[in-house]
Amino acid sequence: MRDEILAYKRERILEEAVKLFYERGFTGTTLDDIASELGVTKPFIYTHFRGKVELLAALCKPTIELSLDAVTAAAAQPGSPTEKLRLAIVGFTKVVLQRQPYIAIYFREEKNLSPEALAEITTLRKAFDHVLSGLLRDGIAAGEFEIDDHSLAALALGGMISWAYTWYRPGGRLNIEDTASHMADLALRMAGVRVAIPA
Amino acid sequence: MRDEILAYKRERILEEAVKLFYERGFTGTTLDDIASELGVTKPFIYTHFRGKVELLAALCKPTIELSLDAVTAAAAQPGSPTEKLRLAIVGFTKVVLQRQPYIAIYFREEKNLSPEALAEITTLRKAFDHVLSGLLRDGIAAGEFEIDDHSLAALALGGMISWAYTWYRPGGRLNIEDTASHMADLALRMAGVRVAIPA
DNA sequence: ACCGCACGCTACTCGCCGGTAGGCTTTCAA
DNA sequence: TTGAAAGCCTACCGGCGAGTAGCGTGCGGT
Repeated sequence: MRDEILAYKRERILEEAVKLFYERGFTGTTLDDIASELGVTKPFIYTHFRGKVELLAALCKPTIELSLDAVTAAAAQPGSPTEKLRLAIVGFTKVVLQRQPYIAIYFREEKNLSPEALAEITTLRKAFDHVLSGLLRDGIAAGEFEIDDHSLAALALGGMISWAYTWYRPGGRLNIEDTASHMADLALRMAGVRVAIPA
Repeated sequence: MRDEILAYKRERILEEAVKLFYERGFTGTTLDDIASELGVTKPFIYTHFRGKVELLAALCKPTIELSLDAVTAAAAQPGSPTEKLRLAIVGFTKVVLQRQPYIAIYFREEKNLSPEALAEITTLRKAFDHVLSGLLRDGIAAGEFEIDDHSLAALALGGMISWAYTWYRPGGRLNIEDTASHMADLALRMAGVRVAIPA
């Protein structure tokens, strides 16, 4: 139980940190800001994290892991490349929208990560791109996709989705589920699959 | 001629600033860094700019203006919506790739802009999205595109291209011209146009 | 009831960096 | 030749914020 409380405190710190980093930026947020928002003081944070940059890494890494998991899980499903690609896009889009502030912080504050943390996360991203372009390659081999440069297409596709962190607004016109589904339609279109328009 | 020299000095400062901001981030770069890279001292910079944040705005704003110009010019051309969209995507992609570090800095350091500069640039971006989604709407009306949500498609499209700042490497496998052309193919596909694959 | 320990606070240090004051040098006009 | 002004430098200030030392306090075990 002591461990659970410890984990809860850690979680609360991260929650507040992500909110403030998202609103004010990493360097625009002081540890005192985070502490005072939590009703504690700065040394409290130091009993749970080594320092400010470790806080940043603790926000970024799990989120990138979730993204990688989403496409990996989709690729491991049974089904045609078309079905797998749809699953991958829907899954990844959901991660981006659900964890929008985390994604935003990662892309904005990448330069503030420690070299070690950056290297770990970069490895994850490479794996992500690899899985995605592998999915595209399989689809081409199966005759379902029509793409001449699957690496470039994977980057374009990943970018289209990742970018959603810049414009998505929770509570706006579209909910997460619908947006993810729309994105999947656009992605399949890009891959050269004939997709009917729901409208 | 005095004015030309003044303009040249300004330009050199910005050149060095963009390089360092790109590599080390905005807060990770000191004015002393920029000055020493130029072989001058900090007060020299202050004779040309009010301060560090003005430097940032001077980098970001013209680049976003170029992006807006690219799509506006394309929309003003004669031709079908399909042709216009291709021009718009090719033009915008070229801006992103040619001015990659500027684009990167803008998206990463947006939070460090002064409220006034941010407001001006945000207006430009709104106009950009408006022109792009207008192009899509025209194409739908003309029966050339098949899209059920042209606003969402415009965001997806803009994101796909903007994102190139994260992965494009000058001197890599693809040059700017080829990349722009590929991107235009992918974009037209997303819009529902039947595009032949060059491969 | 007492002891010890875990925990978080108060109160500090210290280095860094944006910004500035004032002087020196060079250039040009008269 | 000299007066003046432009331009850049040296030398400084002041604030801010990350990180730390050491104290007080209250809780759990005995």
